Amino acid sequence: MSNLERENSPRFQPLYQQVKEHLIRQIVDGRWAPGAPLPSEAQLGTELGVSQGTVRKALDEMTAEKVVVRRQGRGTFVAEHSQEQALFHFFRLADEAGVTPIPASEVLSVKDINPNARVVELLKLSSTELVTQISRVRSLSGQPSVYEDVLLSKALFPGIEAQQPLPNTLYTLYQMHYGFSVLKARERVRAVSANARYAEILGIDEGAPLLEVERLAFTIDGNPIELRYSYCNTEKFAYQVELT
Amino acid sequence: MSNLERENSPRFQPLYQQVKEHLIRQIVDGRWAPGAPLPSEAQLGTELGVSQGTVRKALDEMTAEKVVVRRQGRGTFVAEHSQEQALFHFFRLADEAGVTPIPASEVLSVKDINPNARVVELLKLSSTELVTQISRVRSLSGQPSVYEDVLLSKALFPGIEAQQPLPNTLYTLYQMHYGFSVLKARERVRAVSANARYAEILGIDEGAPLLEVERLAFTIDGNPIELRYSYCNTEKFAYQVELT
DNA sequence: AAGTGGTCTAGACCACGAG
DNA sequence: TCGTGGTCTAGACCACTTG
Repeated sequence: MSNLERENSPRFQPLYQQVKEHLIRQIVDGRWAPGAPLPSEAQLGTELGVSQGTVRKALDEMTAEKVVVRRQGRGTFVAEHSQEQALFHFFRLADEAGVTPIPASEVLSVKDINPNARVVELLKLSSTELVTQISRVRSLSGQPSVYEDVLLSKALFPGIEAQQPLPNTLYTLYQMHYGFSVLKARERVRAVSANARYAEILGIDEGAPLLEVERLAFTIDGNPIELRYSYCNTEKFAYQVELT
Repeated sequence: MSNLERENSPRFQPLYQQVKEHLIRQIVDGRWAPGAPLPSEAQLGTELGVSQGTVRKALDEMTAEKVVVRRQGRGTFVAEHSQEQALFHFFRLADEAGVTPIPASEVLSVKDINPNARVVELLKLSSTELVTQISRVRSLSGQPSVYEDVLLSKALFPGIEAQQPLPNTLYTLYQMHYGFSVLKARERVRAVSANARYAEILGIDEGAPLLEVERLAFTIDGNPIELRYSYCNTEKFAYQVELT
């Protein structure tokens, strides 16, 4: 008999999905830290009163969603942001050959601001909350190519302005210091004209076309956690995406 | 005993992957047309000499890759491009609320051209082949918003210029008349300035920023089949993508 | 009622990694 | 050698669709 709720009349949810949600909740609640191994399939099956195959199906879905990583012969581990993973996954700029360069980052400023209506809406803030804005410029192949404003709820990321130096990939910082794992994001891309400030920072003409990327990033449990605006010079690099 | 090749010394490939490739080959070869039902899991298992569970695992992966569609109680069907599917999947423009409008299309010209080096490279053409270029303008909410050049190998799409009127979603035409199912695409997005022609067609100022989308579309068996350049006015709509 | 895919189980063996 | 995940099987029952 299962230890999980087992509805019989209207069967609300398959067992393996209950197992999956149960495991995700425990990861969110910190039972296992990022990088830590979960118990084996057999142990989890015993613990939850379901068969190993059911645990496997839950873990397979969690693998597809990048919540965990499985390695044959070693075990199942809570997903961890390595620099490379975070970059390769969310940094979409690539050269003609499809190769993503390693960006260098220089922080221009970190300050608290009053968010505008769209920021409040997207980050689901209360309208009186302060927002921390990190402005930086990222260089590709030594050339300043991206101006970026990162917007975070000050309440969720207290003291982030004191984190110096800020790492190139902020998502590893979010995970290590604030316990937030970014697994999903929604990006909205448009073409805009460079204003005087962006033009100067990126070394291009005012009015030159720039790619604006608005990224809303979500944690494992589906809450928006970061809003980011990137302004990219796409003369040498393009925003590349696979549609499947 | 399996009817499939069953290597034992070095086991080159799991059985279910062999089943998957076998089924995909048969779909490509036309054993079942788009929309047609495959045999049931049990029948396929018997036919191939593997268990139903192994067939299921193969079909599950094929479902994830959108090669087939499964419907409980009805059966497993070869994936079909409906207008809505093709649009929703590959047409990425969406308004502020994330809603994709239905584009209207007006064909400007269909003509044969000599491809440039990049077209030859991406479509893997021989350098002497002719390419058919379909130019059209697509309107969103009644406003001309996208200028588009579609490039196809004339050898693979004979007589496409005679297909009048061309449907809004070309992929349904490719599937129905030429037997090519587009399942994957790679897009490269950059910001450019509108030239005089695009500016006039889209009703914007020359030099205004436009989103250039270069799309290389692939068939079920991984061959590039279509190259497409779209120039989008992103004042009211943005190119939207989910990163997972 | 019959047939389909969806879920769940139990058990076997294989391939990999670490001690 | 042992423990892990990966593959494969066989069989049971559930849920949905159609006749």
